[in-house]
Amino acid sequence: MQLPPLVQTFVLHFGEMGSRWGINRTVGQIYALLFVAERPLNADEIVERLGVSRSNVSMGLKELQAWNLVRLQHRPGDRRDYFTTPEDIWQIVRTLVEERKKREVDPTLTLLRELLMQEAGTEEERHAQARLREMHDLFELFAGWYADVRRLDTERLVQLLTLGSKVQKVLEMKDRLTRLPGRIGGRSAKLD
Amino acid sequence: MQLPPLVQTFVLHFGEMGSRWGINRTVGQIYALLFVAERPLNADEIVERLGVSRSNVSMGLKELQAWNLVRLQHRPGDRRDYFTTPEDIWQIVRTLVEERKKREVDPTLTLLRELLMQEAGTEEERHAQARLREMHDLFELFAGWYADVRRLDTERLVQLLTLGSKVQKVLEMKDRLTRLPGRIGGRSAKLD
DNA sequence: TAGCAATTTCAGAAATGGCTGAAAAGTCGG
DNA sequence: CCGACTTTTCAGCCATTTCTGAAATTGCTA
Repeated sequence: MQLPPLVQTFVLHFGEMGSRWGINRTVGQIYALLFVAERPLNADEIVERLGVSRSNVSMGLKELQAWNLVRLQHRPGDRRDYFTTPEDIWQIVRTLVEERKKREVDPTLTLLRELLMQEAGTEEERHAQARLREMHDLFELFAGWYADVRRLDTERLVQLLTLGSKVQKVLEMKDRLTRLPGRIGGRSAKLD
Repeated sequence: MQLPPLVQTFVLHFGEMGSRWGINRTVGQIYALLFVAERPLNADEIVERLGVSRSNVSMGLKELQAWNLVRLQHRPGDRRDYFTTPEDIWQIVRTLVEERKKREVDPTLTLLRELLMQEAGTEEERHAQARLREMHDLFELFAGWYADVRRLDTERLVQLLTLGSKVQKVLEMKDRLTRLPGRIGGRSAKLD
């Protein structure tokens, strides 16, 4: 592995973290490398930096493309594919969450719904369904929240995250204010 | 595997989903089984329901205990350990998030901080650090949000999640209102 | 369409992770 | 402190995943 120590440490760590998720080590390393690279890299450059086989890199890049996590670029007069991660780290987060939801949450929700439709014969099954219902409702709640929040532009999203639980205070304030008679600031203070 | 079809389907699915995360299949299955069980189960009951070896169950339960995901109970006149998941599904969510943060986010933040302290020799390293800084700040933002939100009681948490996109409107309103001169409703309209 | 450059595929090797049975260790009542 | 019961440990086997080199494919240009 031919990398500045700082980059190498990061790449190795990211590879390990990748393993803890469903992602294999090489894929994690490729992504980490692209993330910190100052310019797009082609497959051979990745090979020499990571010291893995050409075919391994090819498969890794294919997987990252399937996840929409890398972008493909070309240079004039050069046939090779060059890869980058999005400049905007928030775009990366959005893609990551979106893809994980698609692959993990949605199928689970589908399954839970199917199981909840089934006729429960025994008491044991009836209890299991009650539990699955709890899980289903939980997932729906998160999915609904996510569907809403993903539409926020990044600035507002950051604003929201920075506020944290202080949002509660805003909500309390809203409760107080919307109970005021009349109008404020020329528009109705009600929330539609 | 000796289980009602409904339960079996869920257990198998959960086992597969477990694999996609760092969790091994058996551990996922044990957890799913305990989650839908109407009463605490001992190791041998898990063995006969899942059809895996006693030692495998023992290891799985140990791992779940390390994750604080199961609780241990005893019955009078019975030496065996009986296991359950918490009744309250929100407690499960909280534990899961807490443990994943501890194992994944915190070490990553530590590493990022270390790497950001280092002296960057080359231009390449300087650029890498700028990228790592972005990632660090992102993680810090999430960690801060989480530290804040985890303290909410479940009712308020659900309220927050249910609110969804309306949060944006509340924030817009806050923008307008906090720009108003003077006081409203007897308290400052500013947020602490 | 021949020839070259780049990428992908794939069968098998290598590595890793998971599972088991047998044995050890722990725990309790008598 | 014995004997029965329960849980844990672990060496080795098994299954799955990852990785590689070689061959096939794709796609471009002359």
